[in-house]
Amino acid sequence: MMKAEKISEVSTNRLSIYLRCLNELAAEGERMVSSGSLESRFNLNSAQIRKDLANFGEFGVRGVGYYVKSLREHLITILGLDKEHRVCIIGAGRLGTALADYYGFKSSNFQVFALFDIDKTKIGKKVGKVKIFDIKSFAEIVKRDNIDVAVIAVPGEFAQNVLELVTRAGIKAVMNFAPVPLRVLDGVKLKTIDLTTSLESLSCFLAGSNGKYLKPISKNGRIY
Amino acid sequence: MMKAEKISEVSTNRLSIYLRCLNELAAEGERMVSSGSLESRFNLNSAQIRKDLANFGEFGVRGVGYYVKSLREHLITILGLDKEHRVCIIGAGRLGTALADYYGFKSSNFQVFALFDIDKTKIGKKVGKVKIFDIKSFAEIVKRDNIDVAVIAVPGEFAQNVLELVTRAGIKAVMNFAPVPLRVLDGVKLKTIDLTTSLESLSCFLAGSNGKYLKPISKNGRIY
DNA sequence: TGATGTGAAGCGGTTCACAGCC
DNA sequence: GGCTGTGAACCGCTTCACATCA
Repeated sequence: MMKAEKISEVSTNRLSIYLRCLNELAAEGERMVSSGSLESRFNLNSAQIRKDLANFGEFGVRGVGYYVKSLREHLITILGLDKEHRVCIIGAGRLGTALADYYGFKSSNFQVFALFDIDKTKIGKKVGKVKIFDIKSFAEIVKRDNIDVAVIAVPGEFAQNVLELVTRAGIKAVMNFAPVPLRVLDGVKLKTIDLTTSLESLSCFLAGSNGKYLKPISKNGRIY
Repeated sequence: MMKAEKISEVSTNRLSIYLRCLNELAAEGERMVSSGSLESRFNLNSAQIRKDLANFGEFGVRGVGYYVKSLREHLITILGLDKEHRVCIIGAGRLGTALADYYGFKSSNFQVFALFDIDKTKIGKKVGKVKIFDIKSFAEIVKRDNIDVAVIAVPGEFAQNVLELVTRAGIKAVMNFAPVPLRVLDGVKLKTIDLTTSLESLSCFLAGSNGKYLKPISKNGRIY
């Protein structure tokens, strides 16, 4: 029997968190864990844990809890972490090279295979072990190296065009650091990380506009 | 008259987006704009725009729209972008130095004043114009330079301790790149950006576990 | 007995639709 | 007439509470 369901992104994001907790527990040699103990130890919500996991099957044993090893393996499969992913970064500026450096050394199943830029003076150089290619050869390199994840690290005004280039090359998973809203085709997953908005949200908090706010209303309802 | 209200973070985050749009319109010399035209041009939701703005006052003119210049100034004030912010980054590893470099050159009201690390071989060196200090002198430097924003870019296992150090130094706005959930005191704003979870959400999508998912149920409800 | 899995209630944010005002 | 500002309806996620089962 199969039940079709739409699982929310917040829920799958939490699976990442759960996996980290399980990694810790596994490292400590724990065999079993209950949603309640995860709640108290890692400051999570037990009902939410059970609901999130139940989206993907019945992984637990009633009256007992979850087997750490088995649940960990399930999460790895669900998150696709049992497969290698090959990443390219478009934009070899400050952020792009930083990310190449950062991800490049992470011992994980994501590996950066290529950087791309339009600037002739950068093309051919290397950042760590990663070579910078001409954006013109994008489709070719993506195909050659079987790249399946793209990171957009170009200025906002070029981001939409880059996204279309990426999509045309057949890449289905894109992480975007350009601070602009992008339109994406169905079947392509776009995750935008907006460092500017994040900083501004801190600034907003410091300015006192966030959280509890006193809305000023003059007699006629207009603000001056 | 004053009305006390709690404004959600998603709403204030959207103000950043609106400000960007207004900057574009201002650069083009537009004097007025309506929520409807913002919707069609920037792919936003007009009702949401009106609600978000109405949280902070009546900035519009019925039957007409919003004055670009005036609304832009209001948003800048609300977001606290009329004030300079001084940033420090704790952790002079790959990510920390990358961010120092990235934010350091951004022409904005955020300026990176100091990097901190525990590693003696890094202390004293410079990343661009930003010097790396001993974490032991954290409170002192923060006070000396009037730093009001901290960025945590240390490995997960140290993040909570660093957060407490930051809080004790009186900093009220913290951006965290360590992939761990942190406990924070009331009155301190913590924004966590989890690059690992973001990548894993892409991986999850590629694995087909995201979006519409077929929940497998065997006869007895157990998954094998 | 005790922890999972899950309908139901609760809650917050989004969208609708229209009153109010220029 | 037209667009803002806003109560009301709507929707989806979270939390609760308990039936279920090892």
